[in-house]
This record gives sequence, structure tokens and C-alpha cells, in this order.
Amino acid sequence: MTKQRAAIIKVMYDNCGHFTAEEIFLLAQKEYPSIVRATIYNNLNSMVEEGRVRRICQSGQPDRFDRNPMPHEHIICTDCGKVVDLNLENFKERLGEETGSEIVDYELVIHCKCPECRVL
Amino acid sequence: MTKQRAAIIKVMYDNCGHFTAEEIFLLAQKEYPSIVRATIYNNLNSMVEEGRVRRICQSGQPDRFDRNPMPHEHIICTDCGKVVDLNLENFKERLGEETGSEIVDYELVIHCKCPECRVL
DNA sequence: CTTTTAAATTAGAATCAGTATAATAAATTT
DNA sequence: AAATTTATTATACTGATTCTAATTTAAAAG
Repeated sequence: MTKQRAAIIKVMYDNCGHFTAEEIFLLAQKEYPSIVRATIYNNLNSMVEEGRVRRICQSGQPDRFDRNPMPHEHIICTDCGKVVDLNLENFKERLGEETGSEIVDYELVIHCKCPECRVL
Repeated sequence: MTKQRAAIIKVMYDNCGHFTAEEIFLLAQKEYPSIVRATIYNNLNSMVEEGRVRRICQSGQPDRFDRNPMPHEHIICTDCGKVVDLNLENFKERLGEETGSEIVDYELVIHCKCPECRVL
């Protein structure tokens, strides 16, 4: 375990959001100032491959990385863009039944106004 | 309606896939050889905004454009990468009930082996 | 606890998808 | 058909991410 990787993991666990590589880079720099973007990408890519982290992609925006690797759903606010986790019960199983397929993984992103933006 | 836009629409209707801008560019060039990439992007962007076309995004790959603008689901083969439409009944409504939110839109991508790849 | 070896990090260039800009051309309106 | 709006083009540019080759660090072996 390198200090750089430890810094990246620390960043992802201290803060509980859905970060872009750039955001992780900026936060990790505080832990380890000489860290470089390629290291962030290398580590995030391998963490995704190892199934420790989830990648969330939205067109027109850089990928985000979710420290929760379990399949779950996301709600993205149409106004402020905030990403929030959702955990629909047995969603994967239900999807498997409904489609008759052996589902490896899925991504569900719901777009709606978040409670804060609904008030405005 | 410009000839370029007509060519783009023709490409999307003649072929029933889920194309990347680059694929559309190459096909549209056959209809209208002097067409340029920016025109493809401009048109696809406005078609998406007008709700005539759907954008499908997958990390690590260029966006794809689906001529079916209705909310529906996609299955992407984990082996060959082929994108296939799915139409789960009342999915948006069911999702709205389950989450208690007014859903504007959603994207559901399922990853599994397609029938052809399952045989191999 | 050194030495070796393998793996990760770094700097920096390169790539690729997509966007911006400003000039030109084609549609549409009058 | 002239005037006005809108779309297209060429080209430069941006931003996210990857690649490469050199260097450093961590882990494994002795």
C-alpha cells in the first residue's frame, strides 16, 4: 500500500460524496502534496476494477467515484446536480426476474428535483 | 431543414442502432460528403434538447444517440458491447411510486451477456 | 537488514470527444 | 429578390483521461 493510495482512500472515506477524479486529486494533495493526477486515475481505475469503488458517468461531466461498491441507484438533481444514493430493495433480483436475464450489474440514474431545489 | 440535418436524420432512421457521433458522421458523409463533425454534434445536441433523440452515455466510450426519444431501458452486453433496447412496463411510474418522487427522467442500463455471447 | 524484484508513481506528452469562434453559406421571411 | 435569421464550415481550443518512459517506492527474497 503506497502513501498515495492511502491518501486517496482516506479522502474517499472521510468525505462521503461522489467525487470526480479532480476533486479527489485536490483533496488528496492536502494529504500528500506531491501527488499527481495520473496516480489518482491509476488508483481509481484499479479500485473500480477490483470492485472496491463504483464509477458513475454522466454525459458532459467527468466521471464520479462512489465509495459504495454495492449495486445501488442514484438520484441526480435536475437543478443543482447533486448526486444522492438510493437503495431500492432487491432491485437487481427484481430486474433479473422481469427481464429473464442473469444481470451482472446495472446503473440506474433518476433525474428529479431534490428536496432543497423543490422549495426554491 | 438543411440537407445536412436531413442526412443525419436519414442515417438515424435507416439504421436502427445506437450510434456514436463518429459513426453518424461516417454514415452521413456518404449522403453528404462535405459534412463536418461540428454539424453532427450541433444537430445531435439540438435534437436531444428538443427531445427527439436520447443520449446514452457509458464511461470510457463516446456518447451514443438513440433515435427512440421515449424513456426506456438499455441492455449492454458485457462481452460484445452491443446495446439493445428494453421496454419495461410503466417503469417510470413504478419508480415514481417507489421513490416518492416526481421523476423527470431516468436512465437504466443493465449489463449482462447477450444471447449470442452466451452461446460462445 | 540488505539486496532484488516487482509494482507504483511521476512528469510530461499525447489522445480523444466534444465545444467555441468567427467567417461563410444557405434557409426563411418579408 | 432583398433582408434577416439560422445553420454550416474550418479551425483552434478545452478538458478529461491515457500513455510512455524514467524514477522511485514498496514488497519479497535471501
